[in-house]
Amino acid sequence: MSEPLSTEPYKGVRDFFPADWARMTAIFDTLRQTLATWGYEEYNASPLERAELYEAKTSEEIVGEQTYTFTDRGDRRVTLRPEMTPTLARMVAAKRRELPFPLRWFSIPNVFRYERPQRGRLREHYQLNVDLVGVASGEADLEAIMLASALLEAFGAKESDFRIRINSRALLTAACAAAGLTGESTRAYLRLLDKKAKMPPEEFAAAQTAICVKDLLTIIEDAGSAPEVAREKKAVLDILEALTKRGVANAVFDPTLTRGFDYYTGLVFEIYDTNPANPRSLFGGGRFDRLVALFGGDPIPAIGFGMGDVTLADFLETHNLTPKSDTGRPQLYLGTPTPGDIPGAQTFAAELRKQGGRVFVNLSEKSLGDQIKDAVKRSIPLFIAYGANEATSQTVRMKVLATGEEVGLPVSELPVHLKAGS
RNA sequence: GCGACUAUGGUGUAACGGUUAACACUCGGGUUUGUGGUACCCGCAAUCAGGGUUCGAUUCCCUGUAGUCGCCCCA
Repeated sequence: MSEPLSTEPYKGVRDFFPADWARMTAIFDTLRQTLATWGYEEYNASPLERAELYEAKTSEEIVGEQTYTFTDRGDRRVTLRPEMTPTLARMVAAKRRELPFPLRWFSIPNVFRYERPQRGRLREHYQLNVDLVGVASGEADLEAIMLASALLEAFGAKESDFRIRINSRALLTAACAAAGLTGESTRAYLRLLDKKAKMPPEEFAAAQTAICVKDLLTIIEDAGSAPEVAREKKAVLDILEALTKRGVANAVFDPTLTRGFDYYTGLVFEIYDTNPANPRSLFGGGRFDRLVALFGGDPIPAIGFGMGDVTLADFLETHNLTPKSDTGRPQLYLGTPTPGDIPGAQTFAAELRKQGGRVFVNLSEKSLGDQIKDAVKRSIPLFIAYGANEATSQTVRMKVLATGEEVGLPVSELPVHLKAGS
């Protein structure tokens, strides 16, 4: 005999048993409802994409080492999407002449990265993507940040639970140019900057000197000597000021924030958990004004952000904000005194379902006592035995399992009780 | 890609270089064939794989595999 098959899911991915999936959908539903009130529409696409979609702009490391890429039977190079933004850009570009801009779109795709799984990081996760396409002004930047904030607040998070850091890729690029950096060293410098907070100051200083003689942060600080830098810095500070005016008090300017993707062009932002127990980046996004133009035509400006389900769930957990989930469980267990009563019970159940009842019909040959145990185990709140007596008399005894209380009532009144959800 | 730690029934734990690997939960059956939750009884079920040390290894050592946690990177 061969080895039995493993029941473990594939490395780094999860099974969602009904209770797990109920928790996920409860979170998704909160997101969907909030996004709907902001006028955002949901879209979707296949997880399979042409490999070249990611080769232009995502980031070298992700494309080279962290994608699931294979060749299909028709010799096409295929990638399991590692992120949604290129797909969005592709879809927008495909229908650019007919779509009503600005677009306010969102999606909750599963995305894949071939990485070493560890805390808060898996090989497949669900990631809310929210995008506002077709508006270049700071007004769109403001909406994106305020919406990001509103999503967390929809779960009951307070402003003090998280902090928003903002920066500008355009500002960083201008500063690099002012420092005389070339394309390659610009990239190296940005990577270093991203790590600054994690390294000792001396180490950062040493690494910095290796790339560049001037200190970029000083250039940004002074700004006066380079008009380009001054202009971009003012743009970021204007956004910050506008946020404050609109009542967002937890945003700060952070010139070391860079974000990983190469396609960002302007504003970038990141939301941080302020809980000392979990002080990490929750999610973020930025402006990608040149991505749609990769598919031809004029550039279409866009800003968006992505929020992973694992980090969001952790955040909600640590702040005790996980939403209550409706598991879709049946409300009523229809027991059958004898197996011969099952067809009649099914017919009766069909009637109740037409009126909206969520009904579970026993199919086992267990005794009624065992059927009640079964109902308790399944967390079904109501129990009715439906056999020959009930069919004839058209009255039932409804048992409330939590209290043991029993009510006799004509079957015509039953749907009222089910609607009440008692 | 690098490093550390861990590996015992379905789950969570226990134990010992030496008879039958223990306990709890879960699961199945029963006391209880038209009405549950308590209680009691019975039952199913495990030392990750391979090699080494040893009279003897689940225990000690090595390798592999898997998992967890860090680094890298990122969500």
